[in-house]
Amino acid sequence: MCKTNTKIKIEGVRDFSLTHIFECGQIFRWKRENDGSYTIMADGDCVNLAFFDDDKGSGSGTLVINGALSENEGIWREYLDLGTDYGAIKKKLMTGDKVMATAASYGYGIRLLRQDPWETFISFIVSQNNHIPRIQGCIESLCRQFGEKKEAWNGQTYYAFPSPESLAIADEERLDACRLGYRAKYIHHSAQNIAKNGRGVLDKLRGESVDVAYNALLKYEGVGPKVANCIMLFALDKRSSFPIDVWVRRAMTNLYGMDESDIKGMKAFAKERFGEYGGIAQQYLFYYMKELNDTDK
DNA sequence: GGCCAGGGGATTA
DNA sequence: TAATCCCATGGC
Repeated sequence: MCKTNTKIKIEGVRDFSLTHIFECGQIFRWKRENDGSYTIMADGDCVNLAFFDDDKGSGSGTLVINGALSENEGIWREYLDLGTDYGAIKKKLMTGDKVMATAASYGYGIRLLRQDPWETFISFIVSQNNHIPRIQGCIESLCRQFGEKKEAWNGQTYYAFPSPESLAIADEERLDACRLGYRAKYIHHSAQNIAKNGRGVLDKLRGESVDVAYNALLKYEGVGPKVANCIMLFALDKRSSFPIDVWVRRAMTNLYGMDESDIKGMKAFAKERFGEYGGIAQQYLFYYMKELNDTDK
């Protein structure tokens, strides 16, 4: 837990749940504390997010960002996408769609974070055909093996997310220690590729069209349609991206009655029905489908 | 387009 | 203990 000497307090936050945001699979580095708050070590800070619902489970309340400087409030608002009216988006998505009405009610506090492109790039190569607990372990190992050792203002030491340059020159033994399996060579090769021109080549894709960004991402080893869509959705502001993985495919099959092999049809369906909010719809479906699976047992 | 190997661990049978 | 599964991709 972060000892706090600075904090930002934001009142009147709506459609918000830390659990939904950090457990819906868009990010793997925030740690849940026993009190339900979440902590991360980054950029020399130890930051802890706590949310206080006005009424339990309402999604409306006060957000406290412990360990953050007040001058950075704008950065946190942007990261947490607080400027977007998710209530209005949910309303649109839920209209005339009972499946989505149930899914979005269940994951009422999901928000899409605006993440760092490089971190997202590596994280979702790691994520492919993998379990979330193991993804978290792999990413933590990568930080520990190749990230810069740092000390936060509160004296806690931690390891930063490794740079493209450090992964480009990673030696095999230490890469093996991260238990990445066959993904290790994807990460090594793609890091070498990105290190040549710097991580800015990914940041630049934010300003490009969906098609340009998508095709640029597909050129990297280990990045296929699913991973490219995740990077675009979580880090490049391409909110219409609709990544189709095992769970979303299952949702489309079991809940919408589509043919499980018809990926093309699912993409077309998402574009037609969810449009510019495809990515948000995808998160509601993913989170809800996993819950259905858990309660089934 | 279809098929299958690739790692490894968590979960299920 | 064995089989199956996992936010897939690359190569054939």
